[in-house]
Amino acid sequence: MLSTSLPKHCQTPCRSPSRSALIGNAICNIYKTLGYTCVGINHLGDWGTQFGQLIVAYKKWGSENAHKSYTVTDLNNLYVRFHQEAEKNSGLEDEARAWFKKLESGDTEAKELWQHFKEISLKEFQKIYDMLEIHFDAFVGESFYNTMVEDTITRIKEKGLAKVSEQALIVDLEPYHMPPCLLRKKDDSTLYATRDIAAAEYRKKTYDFDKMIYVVGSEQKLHFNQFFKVLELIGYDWANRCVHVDFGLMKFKDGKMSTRKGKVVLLEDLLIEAVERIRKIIEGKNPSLENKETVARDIGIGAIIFADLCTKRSKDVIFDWDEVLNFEGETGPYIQYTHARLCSILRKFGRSVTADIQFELLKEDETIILIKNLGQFPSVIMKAAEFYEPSLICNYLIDVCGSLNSFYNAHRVLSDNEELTKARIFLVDATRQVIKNGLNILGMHAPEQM
RNA sequence: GCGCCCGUAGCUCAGCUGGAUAGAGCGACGGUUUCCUAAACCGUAGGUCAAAGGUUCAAAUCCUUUCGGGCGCACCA
Repeated sequence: MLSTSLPKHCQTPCRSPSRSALIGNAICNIYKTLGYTCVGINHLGDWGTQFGQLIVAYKKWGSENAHKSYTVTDLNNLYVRFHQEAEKNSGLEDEARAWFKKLESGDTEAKELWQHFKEISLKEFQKIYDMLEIHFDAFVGESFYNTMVEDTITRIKEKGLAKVSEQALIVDLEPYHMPPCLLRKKDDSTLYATRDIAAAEYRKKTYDFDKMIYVVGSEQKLHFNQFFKVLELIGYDWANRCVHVDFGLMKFKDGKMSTRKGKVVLLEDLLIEAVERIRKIIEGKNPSLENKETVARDIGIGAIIFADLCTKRSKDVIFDWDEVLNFEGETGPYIQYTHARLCSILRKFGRSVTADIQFELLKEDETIILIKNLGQFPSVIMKAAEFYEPSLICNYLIDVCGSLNSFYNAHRVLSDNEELTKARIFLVDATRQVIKNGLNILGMHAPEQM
């Protein structure tokens, strides 16, 4: 089992690519919970014409700054400027393609610049992954497969699938009502489809996966359909075990986000803002709390993660600061708060929880609803796995917390009635466990106090 | 033009492998703290489930068409 996400390189980490990592991470955890071995691969977009574009931009407008001090923002600006200028001057695109061709054929200058740009953005990505605490088992970029592309193309040719059309090397997919899959441009350099095919072959050999899951935006649907079809045509019996788990776009009210146009929300800014607001709320509600810093981080970042995962992934998401930074109602903090309350009761109870209780004491409406809810946890996880849908876990946790809070409000857990207390504390502990496990699957912490 | 996704209360969404009066949250209004954290709970108001046909004992849910929005459709990823 293997899950991949695909952050485009040479760009500032913004909201949109983070969805891929967050969804991929959650799906990975869901399958692990069910007992599968899951390898999370970060498929870095570190190759391709975009680097040609960056090199052109750098040489034209970037060289006045010593490139040692370049930041991702600088790279981003160059990238944006390239696309602005390219609209007026189409010759720039040709220059970029030429530079990528040089890069692919091993040109020293191109390679040095590429290496440098790559390091800058990789560092930036790592910073975000550290904040989100997303772990990948491997960081393997497209460039890694560059050496294998030749063999892959040879294999495809041997199968008689490749042909030349308009000077490019393609696999004709006309019979399947799809545009052709491009393997080589007319200047002989490769495209991402070529590298994806090579990568798939490599992964099959290396991991022998049961299933390969690509967590990538829905705008690439056609690409995956094409490339999976090519795998099938080559004759790989595992072609139908590759799935594209797509998700909707991240947009602003007035249009889509675009790295090329510089219209993005920086994830780092958002995370910092969320943590800052939580810190203030803690100061107001629970100033004597220990580990304030850690808790603020767990909740602030958790709020962003939850907000990203809680709607069905196929929907486009309209980004709205006020909405993401609202911490009441159906939000991450609400779940974590519920969890903290339960921990608080258990602390106050002070003894170990035992299962030798009188179950017939758990009989009020609110109690029964909660118990029934808890019982659904395993089937919810299975359904989430079946549909590659972390939002099911989010909705479920909202449900459980709603039931718990109604129960909490209507019935006192700790009382003089020893047997009733034991029974209810057992239920409290079970609920606590379900919430904690659920949050962990989503990639969130469950602080015991907040 | 072709393909895929979306269209459910003012807003954000759940429900959609068919089943009883369509559910939450936010926002609005009104309540609840001598009591385990009020980041909570309870109540009120608010919906011809985009529209029209069809299948069915039964449709928000399945099929067809239309409308509206998004995305994609050969040398970007």
